[in-house]
Amino acid sequence: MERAALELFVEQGFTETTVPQITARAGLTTRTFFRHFADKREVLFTVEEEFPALVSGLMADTPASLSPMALIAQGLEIIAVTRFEGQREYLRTRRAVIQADEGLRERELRKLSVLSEAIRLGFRNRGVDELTSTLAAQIAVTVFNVAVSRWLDQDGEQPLSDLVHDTLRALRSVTTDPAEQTHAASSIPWTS
Amino acid sequence: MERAALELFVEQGFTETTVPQITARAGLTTRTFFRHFADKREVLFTVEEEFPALVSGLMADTPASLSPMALIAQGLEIIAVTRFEGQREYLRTRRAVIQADEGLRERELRKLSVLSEAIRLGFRNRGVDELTSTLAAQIAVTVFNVAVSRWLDQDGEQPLSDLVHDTLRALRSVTTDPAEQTHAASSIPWTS
DNA sequence: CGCCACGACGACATTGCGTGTCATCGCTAT
DNA sequence: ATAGCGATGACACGCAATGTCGTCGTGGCG
Repeated sequence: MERAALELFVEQGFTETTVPQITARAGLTTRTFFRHFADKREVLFTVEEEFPALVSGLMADTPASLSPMALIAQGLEIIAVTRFEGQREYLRTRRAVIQADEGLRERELRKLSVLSEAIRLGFRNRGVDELTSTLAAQIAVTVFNVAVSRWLDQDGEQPLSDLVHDTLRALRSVTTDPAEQTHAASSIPWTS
Repeated sequence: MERAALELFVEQGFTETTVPQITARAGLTTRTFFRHFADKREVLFTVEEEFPALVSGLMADTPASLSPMALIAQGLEIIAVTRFEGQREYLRTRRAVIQADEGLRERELRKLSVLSEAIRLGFRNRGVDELTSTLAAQIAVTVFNVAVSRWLDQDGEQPLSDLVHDTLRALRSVTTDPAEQTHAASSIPWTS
């Protein structure tokens, strides 16, 4: 059913595709569709559903000595290799469909928000304070999202894990403001 | 009309409130509602509509010598003082309504995404590279959002601008991982 | 003064999403 | 064999959202 839906979305767009059309192609009825998915958008996000639980498990099984940033770097690396690498083409078409519709972009943001919340709780369970947990969780999601976006944009030469670490480096570079450093690199490091 | 809608949402919830109910209280018809708002959710987000343009203007009128983080600190400070300070009670009830409904939270995330995109373009127009612009924009929105959340939670003693700067400090503290610093503070600085 | 162009609103019809309810089918355990 | 149970089909329905047309000011211009 997810397959039938994605096909139709690619062929004629999300809004132009009606739920009866999807169920007809899948050989089911309209009512059955809404027994499996809360609404029409959810049919594209069944994969993401396992991520929060996966992340929770990962964070619980990691030595408590790791600092938040080190944990993020390691966790994103694992997710990248085990769940994304090799799915590039599928993820590209899926992203194209989502980016083409406002409602789907909205739903994707919600999924990221849920994931961020799971990460935040993961940090809290490790004894990290509330503020740090919230910020670290948001950062993790942001960095991973930017890295995946860059990964899907380019022609597949750089592996996702490289881009994750590169994005993390860029983030550190942005937050460590040279105006507050003793050895500022240059006066215009922000141009290009 | 925004007023009638907010009242009804507080009284009986968002989902339980129907558009005809809103228009009836406002003395208009259902069709007129959708001439002013794209959908039922939008009635709560007319305020946010001006933010992207405001931010664009602010970023264009700022000396080019400022680094991204310095610009963010200054910009958030201005927004906090001119658009939020003094609106605390209204923002609290509005947040309560939004947090109570999945669809409204979703829409709020979209508004933040649009704002982030405007900030990203603001950085790009200042000559900042793509990656830095994207990360800085997301960081700005995240930090401000966390700060506002903290501001609405507490009893109004700390001004929002203080919380913004405090949240920025916390962010720098998270991203500058002690594991990569020469003078690590302690082995367990993440607990509490 | 009269006319008209234009924007805002009302009234009506229509489509599609999402839900409630009940009947039916197939599978499994005892 | 049958009783139970989960998944599905078959309606019916409320509401969101859009298209279309008619109406009512309001304000400019001859």
